[in-house]
Amino acid sequence: MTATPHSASILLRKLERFGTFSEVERRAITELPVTIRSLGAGQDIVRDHERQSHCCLMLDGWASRYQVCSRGKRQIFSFHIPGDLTDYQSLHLPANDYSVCTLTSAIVAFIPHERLHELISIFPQIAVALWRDAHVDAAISRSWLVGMGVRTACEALAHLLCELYVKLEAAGLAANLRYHLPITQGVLADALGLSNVHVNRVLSELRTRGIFTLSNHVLQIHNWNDLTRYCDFDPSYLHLVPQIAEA
Amino acid sequence: MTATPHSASILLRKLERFGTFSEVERRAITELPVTIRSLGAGQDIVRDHERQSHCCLMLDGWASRYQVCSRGKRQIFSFHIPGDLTDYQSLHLPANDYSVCTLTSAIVAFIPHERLHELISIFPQIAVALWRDAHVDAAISRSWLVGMGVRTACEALAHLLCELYVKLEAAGLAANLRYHLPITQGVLADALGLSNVHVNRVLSELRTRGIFTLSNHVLQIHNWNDLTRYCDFDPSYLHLVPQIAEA
DNA sequence: CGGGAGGTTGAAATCACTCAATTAGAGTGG
DNA sequence: CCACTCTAATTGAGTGATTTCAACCTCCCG
Repeated sequence: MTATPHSASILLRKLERFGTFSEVERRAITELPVTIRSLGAGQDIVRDHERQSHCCLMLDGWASRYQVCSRGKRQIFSFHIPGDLTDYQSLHLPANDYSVCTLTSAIVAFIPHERLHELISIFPQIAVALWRDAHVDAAISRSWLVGMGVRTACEALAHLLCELYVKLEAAGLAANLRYHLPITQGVLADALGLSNVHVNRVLSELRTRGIFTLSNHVLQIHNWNDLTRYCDFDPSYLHLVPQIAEA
Repeated sequence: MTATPHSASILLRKLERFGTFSEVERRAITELPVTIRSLGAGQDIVRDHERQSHCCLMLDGWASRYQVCSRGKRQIFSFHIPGDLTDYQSLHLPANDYSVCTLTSAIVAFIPHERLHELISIFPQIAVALWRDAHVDAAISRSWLVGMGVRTACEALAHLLCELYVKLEAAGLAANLRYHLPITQGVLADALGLSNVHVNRVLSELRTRGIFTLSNHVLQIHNWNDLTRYCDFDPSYLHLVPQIAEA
């Protein structure tokens, strides 16, 4: 564990999507005291039902919120990429209803709740940006509900991969309709409420249909418009402006 | 449309679950200027992609957030009962990703965004209570994700009915393991991602198993512990304390 | 070279859907 | 008070989607 200044600048970059800040506000965010930790893949960061004293900011790698039901099956609620706060809920509620684990090896920054509370009370603009981020998070959950409720397995998977493209692109981690997807088919299955066998079949069907190709953890989208039309993807719920470059 | 003072006291009652307020704060909430409207069943209150200037507070009746996909199927995201704010997201984001409609005839209060923004900026305790309410809302979405992803149709339906019991009880609208459920099986189906035919079969299976009885829109739970054990219901995500009276 | 995790494929079984027909109940007009 | 109508609930039969179980492959890493 080491404390490094300016690690929180990745948070600033993210929050600036949701509002413009003064120089003072910017400095307040980047100078948040953080504790950096390097974690292996598959490690829990936050555990269900526990009270937290810190919020967790992803600096590198992927993580997910999830819950394991009594029969042992896992439901993944969200994927988190660098710049994401994984558990701002813990800022306001005494206990979490989910766990958070890394999906890859990762570097995370823990920010003390007290400092975030100070930040919010002193700088209303920052509070608004956090509100917006939280609302987008909720909108993503709703989008996943649509996927499981009304979309076919193919459409749901395609829609999720669109969503990840737009998020990654906004974070500077994807371009040219291609990105690194460092998770297994089993993880996708747990997110979509499908079996890993079926995710495999769905992926090969989408490959056959020429919609995209996923191999060696690299996703290559062939045509953005075809893909979004196919799965009825409307990025407005993410409140990001995708800069789609037609390949 | 009429403006009535003190209609917002139902909002106060709800928010007081999430924090204690001073007399000044209480007054500020109850004296929010509201516009009351009486609506029939099945009317839209908020429409997808539109910008709102007011938040909608349920005074009487039920409403739901929903989205209709391109193939015409509807996914319901949440149910709202008296005391609920249906769209605080509109306070911070320029456009909604869902619509809101009444499920029964209803009375709703519209509160201007500007007044809510004032309230939040002047009274941090009220802002915290709103944060908490928003987080519980997100936790409910996650719970529905678990229902569609890992639970069987029977368990998911039973779990939803548990959730509604706890919410209604906290609002003083249910007691003695019984409540009025003023929605059709088709609405339940759209919430659970099932067909209305299957909801019907699942209901009759649960009735046969003696878990609960739903007839004439009255739900009677036979034994709370049996029910919660059956569907793996843990109410902690609602951050309410259920006062279950064993029948 | 061996082990293990993840990916792929096939076959059978299950869950839930669609389609279609029937019943029940609430409201309406004559 | 009775037909009429509409919506919701119910039931049956057949279909389709997805799961489970099992086997096998592949690749990476030690």
